[in-house]
Amino acid sequence: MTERISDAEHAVMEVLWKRAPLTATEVADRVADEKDWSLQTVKTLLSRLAAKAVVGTERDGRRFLYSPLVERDAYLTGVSRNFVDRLFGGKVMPLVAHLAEADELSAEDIREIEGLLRELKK
Amino acid sequence: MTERISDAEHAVMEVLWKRAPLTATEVADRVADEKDWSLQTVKTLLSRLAAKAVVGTERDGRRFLYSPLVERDAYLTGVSRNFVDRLFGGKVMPLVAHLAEADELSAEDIREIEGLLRELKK
DNA sequence: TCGATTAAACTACAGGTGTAGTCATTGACG
DNA sequence: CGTCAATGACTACACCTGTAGTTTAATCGA
Repeated sequence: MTERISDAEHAVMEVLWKRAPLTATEVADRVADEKDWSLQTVKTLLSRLAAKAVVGTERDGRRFLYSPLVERDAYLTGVSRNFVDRLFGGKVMPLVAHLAEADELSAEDIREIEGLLRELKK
Repeated sequence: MTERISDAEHAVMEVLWKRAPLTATEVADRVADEKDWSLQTVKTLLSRLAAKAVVGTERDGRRFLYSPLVERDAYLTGVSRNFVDRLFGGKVMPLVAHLAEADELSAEDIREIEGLLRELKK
């Protein structure tokens, strides 16, 4: 059971998944591209993630270096599974069908997915 | 912008999407198949949904009849979009690829999705 | 008519979340 | 050596969520 990661925390994780370890300030700088948060906010989020053992801390003199302890892949698998289960009864087809009907799939998307599926069948 | 629907509220919505209008008690009965909630809990959820104008109420003597005001399809499109945006940069391909790699796709899923995509190309 | 039932409305309350402010420590710089 | 800037720790606080309990008003059956 991977720990629950909130939306705000997720934004922080994305930064750490791209590059780690980082100090709190570095994380805040990078998060700033996306979200308009104060340094304190980012630090709070890092603390909460550390408390949940989703990120690890390593002392570096007077400050900490933060690194993810959960892999992005594992996390995505968890939430995707949960999402598909809750909203589409665990079946991926209805999800894809839905996105398709809602015109969320471009012709290129379709080609790409077909290619992927062809690969999978081998 | 469709109003935010929480997990618990969503369970109530699923009942109403299947059949409506229903009284609070009827909704509670049907929800009971899935969740072990008291009648009061279901009523609270219905009130919150009504406050958000996600369900509509119609007086029927001393009680209310509840019906969804948001269509299931529209709702699913919204959350799916949001989900794919937040976690997969808006691209469906990585999502499908992810599920595939995580072995969440059966051979049958793959066949079904291929069929669907063939349809879409027409 | 009067108590029992039923339904809605209102109230509750702990835990999570978004978003910080403040405090205390410590290392760096002049 | 003393002051300031950086940093982590602690505190704050309102709103959302899950999960009800309590109150009140209407109704129905005896």
